[in-house]
Amino acid sequence: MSMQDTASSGVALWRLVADGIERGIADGRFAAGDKLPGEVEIAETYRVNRHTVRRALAALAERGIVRAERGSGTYVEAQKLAYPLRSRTRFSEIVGADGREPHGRLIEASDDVATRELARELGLKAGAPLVRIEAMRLADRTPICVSTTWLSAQLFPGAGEIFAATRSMTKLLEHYGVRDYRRGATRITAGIVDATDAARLDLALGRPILVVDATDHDLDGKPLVTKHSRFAAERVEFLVEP
Amino acid sequence: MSMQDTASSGVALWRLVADGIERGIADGRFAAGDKLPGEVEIAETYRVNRHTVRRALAALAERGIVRAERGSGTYVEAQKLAYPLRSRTRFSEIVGADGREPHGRLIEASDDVATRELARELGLKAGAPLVRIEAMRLADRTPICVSTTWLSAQLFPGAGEIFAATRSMTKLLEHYGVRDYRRGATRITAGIVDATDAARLDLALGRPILVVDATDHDLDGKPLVTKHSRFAAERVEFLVEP
DNA sequence: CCAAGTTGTCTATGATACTAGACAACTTGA
DNA sequence: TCAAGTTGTCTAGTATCATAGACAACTTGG
Repeated sequence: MSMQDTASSGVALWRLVADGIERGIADGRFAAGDKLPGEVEIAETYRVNRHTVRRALAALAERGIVRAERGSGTYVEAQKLAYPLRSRTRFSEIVGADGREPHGRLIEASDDVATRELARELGLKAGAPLVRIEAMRLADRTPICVSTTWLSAQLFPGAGEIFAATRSMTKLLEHYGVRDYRRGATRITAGIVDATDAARLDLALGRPILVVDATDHDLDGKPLVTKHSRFAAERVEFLVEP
Repeated sequence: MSMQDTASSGVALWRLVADGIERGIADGRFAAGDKLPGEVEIAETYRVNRHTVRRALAALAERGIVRAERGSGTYVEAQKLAYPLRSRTRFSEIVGADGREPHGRLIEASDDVATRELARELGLKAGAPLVRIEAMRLADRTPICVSTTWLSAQLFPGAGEIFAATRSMTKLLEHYGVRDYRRGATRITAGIVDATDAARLDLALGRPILVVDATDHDLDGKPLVTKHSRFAAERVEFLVEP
């Protein structure tokens, strides 16, 4: 590798090395507890100066993904949360199943107005009044995702306050008499985190995120809420079952 | 924004601006054909020098996402391929449905040996002989994904040559008498492209990719092939149906 | 204890990223 | 025609990135 490569990509070399190592961990090439190759060896495989490797490892260490031991080596620490995308998906259940403590946090609730797209998703007319809830979900103390959720302000008046009190979308819907609901069509793509979400998710700028758009329906198929969620890609892995 | 931010993230400022604009396009904030805000305005919103914005726009223009017109403005060009993740998924059908021409390309076929994980996926013993096929899929002339596919060398002897001739996994399986097959459990996450895949996908280093791991089964549930695919996130959007 | 291998720290140098300011070239609408 | 707004191009200065080399501090295994 050379500076030429990074000039055209806008990503620092050490960052590419860090991403490569991180992917090796995600792939299972390096398991939790394993010792990574030495700095000199990594430098050779990536054709990079050892200082550049050190910077990459320092970044990974700061994020708690590896741990360096002087004189001995650098060791792997972490792994991802398995997040099944079933028709009936509840964040708290998924996190609980991983042996961790789920948390919800309200960032902001505000009034909004339906764009054409939001109206279509929710079965409303463009311009209809909505409640917009910006929320965050954590496993133990680790931020997993931030979501923007929209609900009809007419069907769910005062939804913002209810969510603030319950910090759970399931309980919010229960409060309005919705016993059960199902996830509808879901769109998934990836992108790069923006500055606002980076701060919320405690992610470095430039990290990848999984972007999920979905609408939940009641058992009659009537749309209830539509969501735009951004997941820290380094902390989760979606499971789609056949 | 400041250099401080980029120092800790390892991503150039212009890259963050470019990613932000690209996300705006993906989100629909800027539709195809729309005029973007002026360079000065973008510079103000990102709190960045106008030259930095120009560099971001130049990068987007080079990738064919926007087009600058001197004296007038900068305009949006592109959009993503919708990729449904159904139980019965065929690349050629998806691309055809988008009005584009699907292509397959063999990068490399070689013999391999099952790791513990591969063996579990394929229902074989660790160390069993495998055929490993590295292939690429395109829509028109645009690379969409690269996949590494593993098959049992005993069940599918000479699979590499067959794929080279047919350039289709469906036809390869037909050749061995498999009439139909289904996608099994699928794992999706996001990451940053590595140098090899970047070259194959014609992506800049540091771009996000969607990483998909899946195993296909025959109608009796017997595993046939297991795949590790990397999609250019900027060119596709997965659709998961309930 | 010793040798080999590891991470940690220092100095130095050239290339690049970002900022700042100024002006040219062009388009659009009044 | 003219003014306002747009993209295109140039010059500079400062901070950061990446490389290179040397050595210290520490761990491990023989």
